[in-house]
Amino acid sequence: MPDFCVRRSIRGNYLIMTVRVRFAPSPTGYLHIGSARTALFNYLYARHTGGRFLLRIEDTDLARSTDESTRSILDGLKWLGFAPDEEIVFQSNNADKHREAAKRLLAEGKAYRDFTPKAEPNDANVKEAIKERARQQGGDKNFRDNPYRDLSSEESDARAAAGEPFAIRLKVPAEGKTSFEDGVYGLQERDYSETEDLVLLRSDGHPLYNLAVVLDDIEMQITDVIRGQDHLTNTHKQLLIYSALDAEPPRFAHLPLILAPNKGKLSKRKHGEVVSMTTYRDAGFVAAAFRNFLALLGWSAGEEKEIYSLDELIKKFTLEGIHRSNAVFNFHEGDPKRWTDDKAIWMNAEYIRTMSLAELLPLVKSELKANKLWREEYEPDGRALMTSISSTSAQAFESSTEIGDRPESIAIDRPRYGSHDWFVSTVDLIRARFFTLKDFSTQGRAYFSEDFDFDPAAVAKNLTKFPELQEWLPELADRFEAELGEIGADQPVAGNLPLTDACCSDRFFESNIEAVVKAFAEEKGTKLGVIMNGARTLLTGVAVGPSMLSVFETIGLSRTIYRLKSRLAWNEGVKDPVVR
RNA sequence: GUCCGGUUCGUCUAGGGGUUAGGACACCGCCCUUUCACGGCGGCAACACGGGUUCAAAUCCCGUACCGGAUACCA
Repeated sequence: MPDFCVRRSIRGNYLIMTVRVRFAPSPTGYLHIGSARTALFNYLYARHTGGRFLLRIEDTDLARSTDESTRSILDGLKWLGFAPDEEIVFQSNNADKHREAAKRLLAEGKAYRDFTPKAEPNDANVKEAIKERARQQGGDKNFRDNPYRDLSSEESDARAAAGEPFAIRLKVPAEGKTSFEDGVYGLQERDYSETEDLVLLRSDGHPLYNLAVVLDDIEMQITDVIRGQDHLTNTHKQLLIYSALDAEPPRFAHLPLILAPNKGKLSKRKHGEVVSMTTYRDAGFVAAAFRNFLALLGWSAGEEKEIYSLDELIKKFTLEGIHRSNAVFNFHEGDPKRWTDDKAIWMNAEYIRTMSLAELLPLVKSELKANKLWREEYEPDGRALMTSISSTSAQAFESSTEIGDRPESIAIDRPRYGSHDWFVSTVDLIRARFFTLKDFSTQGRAYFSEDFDFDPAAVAKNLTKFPELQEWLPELADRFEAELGEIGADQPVAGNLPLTDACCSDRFFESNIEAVVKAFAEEKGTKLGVIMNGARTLLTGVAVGPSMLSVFETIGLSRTIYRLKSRLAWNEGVKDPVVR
């Protein structure tokens, strides 16, 4: 007995079925933003109702489906965190069952053989051709005038036996209408006269989409179909198939579409990478942030809150909160700084600066790893990058409970340079200004490597403009060494600076640094900012960043000295003169 | 063409008979400040149009316009 009969009797007895939804992409490209949101809403609905979230790959169109696309879709879903609760169903594996069902309907007289020769589609512009044909038919088309519709079964069988090719079409009743209560759009009705006798099986024996979907949804015991609004007319067709199959249809909910900035359709072909999920993953988006952004595109909990954890989304998600109007994905074509929706970028930054470090750290780690900036010492149980730590400070760090014993000028809770704790506090320090995870390896590169670039704009603004700094900054380095260097320790700054001696002073911390820099600026009769920003550029390569006092301390004394004395930035400024 | 759906700041949206039409992003200004952010304060900015119903319409009804979707031996 087919599944749908079982389901029907269960429903008839008012037994509560657990919700089963599916996300059913066709593998003809990467996972794009619209599909991703559909997956999200299905996932949220399943979790909200305590149901199951399934995945089905609709690969019945062999010509267009690719394994690469399937992989890309799976990657996207994995990144977003939507793992299916059951094994993935590949629709093409069920083709035999689909054919079987079509033949059954034929035998039952609910479908018929159509011997009309297959029209060769002018593949170039199928969509346009179909539209044009429909336009010409106008309002007075008659979907029931197929000459083969009422062919006697004897003749039909005979022609088939003779080897004449045929498609199998569903016999849609002449009078009546399909109707269903949509979870989002409410009551939907469509007169049969608007629905053609749809093809179930192609003349080459391939089952078609609508048949396959219905059969698979029945077999997978799907209770709720949540999909794009572009499927609204398919739903009416599918209802007809459910009815022919004598099966109970699931509930349906259609989602508004996501449009391009010109309010046109968002297409993979036209808009390319900006709509692909893997683009966002690769651009350093936090999956949770993008998920959050996606959730707000076409859905709202009816409150002013905008930042939702996954758990909160699950708790608050309802079909009632879904809109009926389409949303615009407002990216800015050709603007590298605003290449995607402003709000998505903002939300990602918001996540980066507010999410827990426990969640952020692994993301930063993989970003650094990918750029060869990661060091094992940053692991929680890794050793600090300091071999010659003084006994005083080592003790201070390890037993910070005895604060009273230590002289005031020694930083007692400063993490050892290059240690896990240093890594954590550095990430925490610099994340406030970052928009994507990429920033940790680009803008933030100087914190993790000696090999970083100088932003020409920063050099121009903070260095070239004040030629005196060429002398002053190395002088400041000497001052640091003299006044805040390790007393008695001999730590020469080598040209090829080993990271292991990058911090060799217990006195190189904010308040001490501030005193030195302030005195230095006063002595030179210049504004503090000139010194600070010049140093910022030399130390980090960029013009923006945290308070310089924190930067000095985080970079550490040795590297500060080294970088302040480096001619790299200055030389670059010379060899790259302003073009007239 | 026909069928279906939609229309609140530039964008995402709240509001569903009585609101100074609220929030967020973006943008602008001020404050904070060694830079840039963050943060704080403030500003700009919307009910597509026309008819009805009603004491009262962004909200309900009808029409128009515009936008979108569908229309296939694609999915």
